[in-house]
This record gives sequence, structure tokens and C-alpha cells, in this order.
Amino acid sequence: MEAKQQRQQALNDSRRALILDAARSVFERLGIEGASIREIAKQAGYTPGAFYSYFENKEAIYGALLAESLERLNAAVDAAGSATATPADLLDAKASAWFGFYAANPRDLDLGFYLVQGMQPRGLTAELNYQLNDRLHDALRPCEAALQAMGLNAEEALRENTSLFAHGVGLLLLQHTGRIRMFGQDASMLFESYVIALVERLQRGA
Amino acid sequence: MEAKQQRQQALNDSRRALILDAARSVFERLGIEGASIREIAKQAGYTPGAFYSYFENKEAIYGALLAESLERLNAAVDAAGSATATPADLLDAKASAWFGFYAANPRDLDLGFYLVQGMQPRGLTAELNYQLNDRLHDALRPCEAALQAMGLNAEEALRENTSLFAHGVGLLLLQHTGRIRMFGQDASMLFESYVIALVERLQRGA
Amino acid sequence: MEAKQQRQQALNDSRRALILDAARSVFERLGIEGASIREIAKQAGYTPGAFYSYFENKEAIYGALLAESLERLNAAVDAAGSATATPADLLDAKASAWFGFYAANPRDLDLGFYLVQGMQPRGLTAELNYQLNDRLHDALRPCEAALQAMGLNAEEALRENTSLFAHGVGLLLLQHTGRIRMFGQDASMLFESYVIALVERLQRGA
Amino acid sequence: MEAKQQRQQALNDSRRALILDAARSVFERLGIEGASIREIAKQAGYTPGAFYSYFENKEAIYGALLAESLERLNAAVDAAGSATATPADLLDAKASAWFGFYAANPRDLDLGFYLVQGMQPRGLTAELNYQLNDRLHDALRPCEAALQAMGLNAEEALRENTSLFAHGVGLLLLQHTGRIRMFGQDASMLFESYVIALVERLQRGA
DNA sequence: AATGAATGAGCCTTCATTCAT
DNA sequence: CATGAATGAAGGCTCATTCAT
Repeated sequence: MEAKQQRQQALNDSRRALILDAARSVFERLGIEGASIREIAKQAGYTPGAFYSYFENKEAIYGALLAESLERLNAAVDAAGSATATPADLLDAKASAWFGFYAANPRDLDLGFYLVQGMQPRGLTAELNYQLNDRLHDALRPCEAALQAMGLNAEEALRENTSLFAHGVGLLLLQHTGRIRMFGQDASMLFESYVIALVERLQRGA
Repeated sequence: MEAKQQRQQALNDSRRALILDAARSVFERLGIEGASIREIAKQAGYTPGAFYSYFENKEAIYGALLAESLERLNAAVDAAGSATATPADLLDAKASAWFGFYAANPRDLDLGFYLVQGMQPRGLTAELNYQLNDRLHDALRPCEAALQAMGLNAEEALRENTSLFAHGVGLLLLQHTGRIRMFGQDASMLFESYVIALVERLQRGA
Repeated sequence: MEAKQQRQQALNDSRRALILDAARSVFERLGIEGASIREIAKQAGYTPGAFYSYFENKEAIYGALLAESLERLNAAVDAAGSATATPADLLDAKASAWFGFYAANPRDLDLGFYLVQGMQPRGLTAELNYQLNDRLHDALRPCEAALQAMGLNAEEALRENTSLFAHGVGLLLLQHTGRIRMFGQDASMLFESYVIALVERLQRGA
Repeated sequence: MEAKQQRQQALNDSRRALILDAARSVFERLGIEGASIREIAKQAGYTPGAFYSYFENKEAIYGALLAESLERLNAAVDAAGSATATPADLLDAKASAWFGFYAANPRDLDLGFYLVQGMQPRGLTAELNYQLNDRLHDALRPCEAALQAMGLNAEEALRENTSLFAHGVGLLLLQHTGRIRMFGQDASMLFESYVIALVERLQRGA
């Protein structure tokens, strides 16, 4: 009996994942506006009605999508850098990891901002919001740890990490919207410069 | 005769402005997705058809809204700083001006990024896009001039200015989406720190 | 007093003619579906409201347009052929006149059929319909007279004339809708053949 | 399984046919201009949205309607005449078949001409247009064959067939618009006369 | 007589969602 | 669990017509 229930649950989860995958694919192909439930269901090999067996409504899937996006982000950050590196190298590696992730997957960035801005009525409960925040913070924590290893105290490290994140996000947004071309600049290069200047400043300060 | 035409023109302009105001208000209240023409017209005290006497289509009003927003931005930047200030003070004053403008009017930031991303079919013609880009650039140019006055050559100034803009935009976005509270930080303070560090770095470099 | 009234009347008529001309021009340019009152008024140098000083509603102008079209048709037929021609030559000349008129002005053909088919509620009163019918008949009467001059009695002439008209109208319709290309044929040539065969038949019969 | 799919398909087809019928009925009642999707859907007992499960857009249903009309036309022509008849009798039978079909169903004639004139945006793709043209041609081909059997070569037969079609179409149009009453004539009788005269001419020529 | 702003009803179309099967 | 037909509300937009000026 229990075994059967477990099998059922596993099946259910995998089918839910199937739809989630389809949603990501559609979302990537057509953007957040073009992603209709019809299209998502079709991509998953289902009919529209089936969608509602796995997600309560359309907005719900964006929450799930963002959660999954944050897992991939964390995986990318975790994989970066090596244990034997200096704190400065580690900072660079970890920061480049999250920046590179969003540079390569701009839709994942959209997702995060869309959810907070465009979606309030349902879909993003306060609790889910907290969870998502925590996972984002997790992805940024390695940078914060490296900053502390470089001599900053907790408060300073948090502040620098926030600035670092904001800087990257700003560059990514300018890049994603094409505004950076207006300046004839390259987002990745500017980000790298920022990290280098930051390391220098800290080393001089230390 | 001429007086009558002028009166007519003035009336017409003021009604157009009325609708523009309504659009801004609806946009603020319901976001860019909820801002339908029906809703904008209703807010302005009109029926939907009347809208089209003043704007060619839906996208057109966002173009007008952004154009007007950029004028207000430029006005804010122009008003900031004094002629006798040092270049460093001027940089701070001008940067704080555009940052403060967007901090106080977050929807104006949305507008700029929406128009670049979500608007293609009509309304944002290539020419209009150039004009809008130019006006944004105008608002940022005083910072660039100050950077040059502090000893940077044209290329360096452009790069630093781009970084400065990206940093501000990133902070504004984090603030606008509430993410910055997650870090227990304040966007304005962090921006000010960035400017101070920048000035320091330049003065040491000079 | 009376003189003044006459002047007024003349003015009025000429302005009505102005709008009628504009309507014909718009109708020619944009077809019957694309001809809006806005467009007609604009073409005439008026604003939409002025239209209603001269025509009761949109459909009314089509009646007037058709009436005027039939006057031009009659003028074209009257101008054709010469007094000294044989009846056979006259038949050919008069028939070619009305056929040529519609071949050169296909919109005038549309008008006639649109008014009868698509327009009933208002605009085409029974009385107006009679008047228009009479004027069309006037344009075809010279052919009927020629047929009688060739020896047919009144009844026979009417029948042959009806057939002749139907034949021409059929060819014009096929030409106007492009269907005649499907047969690789030319409408004018086929019409001419019909007339020749008709003359031959009558002459043999006589 | 297969049986179920077949049943589904049959159901689907019958519902599509239901809407097609509704469209034909509305079209007959209100003309081509009054036939809105709202009205068609209502007549079929549906809400407007349902329409789009069966037809891609408004023009598509007219394409389908015409296609189906041409099938009925062909069926009528195919059923006419007998194998043992003389070529002249066959010509008469086949010509009377298509003429009779359109005399009994004048809206089918409208449809054919509307689709060629009023339908451009989508719906009448070049390919569909060819197919429809071919089916119309199919319906007229038996007459052409009979003309050849009576001694005409291919080119002559095509020309006579075109004239025959034009004559019939002209008469049908005059009848449909009531203009023929103006001449106190009957379309069917005049068509029959045309065919008889044609046969006579050919036999004398042979 | 003419203006032209405004209406109101209508158009085609899309889509999240429901529900009987 | 899945279907998929159907709904209903909304979207952007057009246009003949009215009416205060």
C-alpha cells in the first residue's frame, strides 16, 4: 500500500516536472507574455485541462519555475571555484558564477523580477517569497564568506556583497535590454573590472 | 482666427495631457499589464474610442509617457549641483539627481525598461527609440563631463559612467522589488558609498 | 430675396457635388468597404459632421453616387455612334459604349450591384430604385431601337437586348473578379464576338 | 481505442459542419457584411470563442463554405445528363445543371464572387484559390467536352464555354438583383434560348 | 453651415479556467 | 488522471453618428 503510494507520488512528481520543463522551454521561446497555458500544455504533450492537475493556476507555475531556477543558480555557484584557492580568487570565481549564470540565462532574471512586480494577487504567497529569498541568498553567500575571509567583518561583508550583487544585476539589466550598447560597453568586462577594483580596495584596506 | 486656433490647440493639448496623466495613474495602480485602453479611458473620464483621437495606438502612449518622463529626469539633473562646485561635488550632485529621481519615481524606471523590451510591433519606431536613448544619455552626460574634469579621458569617463549608471540601476531595481530589504540595506546609502569610493579611487589615481 | 435663395441653393448644390466627388474618389481608391465617412469628408476638405448637412446617412450617398454614375453612362452611350450609320453599326456602337464604360470604370458596376444587394434598410427607397432602373433602361434603349430597326418587333427586341446586357454584365463580372483569366480569355473580345454573331443571326433571319 | 478516436473525429466534424451551416444561414439572412462571428456563433448555439476551435479565423469559414458549395455544384453537374445522350443534349443538360444550381442557390454565387474580391488578408491563400478555381473549372468541363464532341477544337471549345458561363452568370446576376424583372424577362428561359441558338450555330457550322 | 470631440455599439480575436466525460 | 469542448471576460481597435459650440 505504502509502496504503491510512493510510486504514485513519484509518478506525479515526474509529470509535474514534465510540465515545468515545458513551461521553461515555452517561456524561453516566447517570453513571459507569449507563454500561454495552451502552449505549455501542448509542449508537455498534454491538453490544457491537465495543467490544472499539477498547478493551481497560471501564476503558480511561475513560483515553481523560479524555485527551480534558483536551484540551478545554486548548483552553478557551488560548482565554481576550488577549495585551495585564495579568498580573492574564490570571490572572483563565485561572483563570476552567478553573474555568468544570469548572463547565459536572461529569462531566469526576468522571472525573478516579474514575480515580484507583476504578480501579487495569487501565486506568490508571503511564505513562498521568503523561501525564494533564502535560496537567492544562499547563492550569494559564498561571496559573502570570501569577503569575510578577506578580512571584513560580518556587517561589512554583507554590505559589500549587496553592492556587488546590485552592480551585477544592473549590468545584466542594461545588457538584457540592449541599453548597454548605447554606451558601447560590455557587461561581463565591466563586472570583472568591478570585482578586481573591489579586491584591490580590500587588499589595500587590509 | 489665429487666436481661436491657438485656443483649440491648447485645449487639445490639455486633453491629451489628461489622458497621459490617466495612463500614468493607471499604470502606477495596475502595472503595465493591467493598463488597458478601456481602463485608461475610463480613468480620464472618456469612452475607449476617444483615446484614439489623441494617441494612435496603445504603444504610442507609452512612448509619450517615457518621453515625458525623460524630460522630467533631465530637468531634475539640470537643476542639481552648482556652477562653482568642484568636479567631485558636481559628480556627486548629478549622480544623486538621477538616482534620486528614479528612487522617488520607480514607475518611471519600469517604463524605460518595458518600452525597450515589451514594445516592438509599432509605437517604438527606430527613430523614436534613438530620440529616447539620446534623452537618457543627456541626463547622464553631466556625470561624464565631471569625470572628465577629474582627469579621465573620454573613453575612461564613458566606462566609469556606464558602471555608475549600472550600479544605480541595480540598486534601484533591488529596492523597487523589495529584495534589498532582504539584505537589510538601504539603496541610497549604498549608492552614496559607491560614489564616494569612486571619487577616492580617481583622486588617488590622478 | 428669390435671387438670394437661388444663390444659396446653387452654393448648396455645388458643395453637395463636392462631397459626391470626394466619395467617388475615395470609393475608387479604397473600395466600398474602405470608404468611411471620415475619409470621404477629409477628401472633400470637410470634417465628418459636415457630411450630415448634405446626406442623411452613409447609405444615402451611394444612391446619389449611382444616380450620377448612370448619368455618365447615358452620356457615354449618347455620344457613341453616328446618325448616318446602319442599324447594325449603331447596335455595335451603342453596345460597345455601355460595355466600354463599365470595363473602364468597374467600380460603377460594383456600385449598382452593391446598392441592390447589400443595401436595403435605408438609402434605397422603392421610388429611388424605380428612378435608377429607368435611367439604366435609358442607357440600353438605343440598342433596343437599333434591334427594332434591324427588323425585330418590340417583344423580340426587348428579349435580345436583355440577353445582350446579361452577356456583357457576365463578362464584366468575370473580368472584374479575375475569373476570366482562369479561362485565358479576354472580355472585350468575347463581347465583340457576341455582337457580331448576333448581327449575323439577325441578318440571316431577316 | 481507434474506434474512440473515430467517434471523436466524427463528433468534431459534425460540430464543424454545424458552424458551417450556421454561417451559411447567417450569410443568407444578413448578407456577407452582417455575418459576424458573434452572429454565426450565436446561430450555432455557441459563444464566440468556440468558433475558433473549428476555424482559424473569419475568412477561413468563407473558404470552407465556398469549397463545400463547389462540391455541391459538381455533384449537381455530375448527376445531370445521361451516358447515351447526344453531345448536344449533353451540353444542354450539363449547362442547365450548373445554371439551375445557382438559380436555386443564389447565395452560392455571391460567395464565389465575394471570396475573390473581398478576401485578401488571410484565408484565401494562393493555393486554396487555385484549388477552388480548379473545382469551378471541373464543374464547367463537361460542357467543354460536349462542345468538343460537337466538332469544336480545344481552343474554340474553351472560348464558347467561357461565353456560355459568362452569359449564365450575367443572367443569374440580373435575376438575383431583380433587374431582370425590369425587362419583364425570365432568366431560365433566356438561358435556354442561348443554349439552343448555340447548338444551332454549331450544327450549321459543322 | 460647419466643427470636431465624444459616444456607443460593434468588430475580430485570445485565453485562463471549468467541467462533463 | 486526462480530455478537450466550451465559456466568459477581456483585449485593441473602428466607425457611423450626434451635438454643443
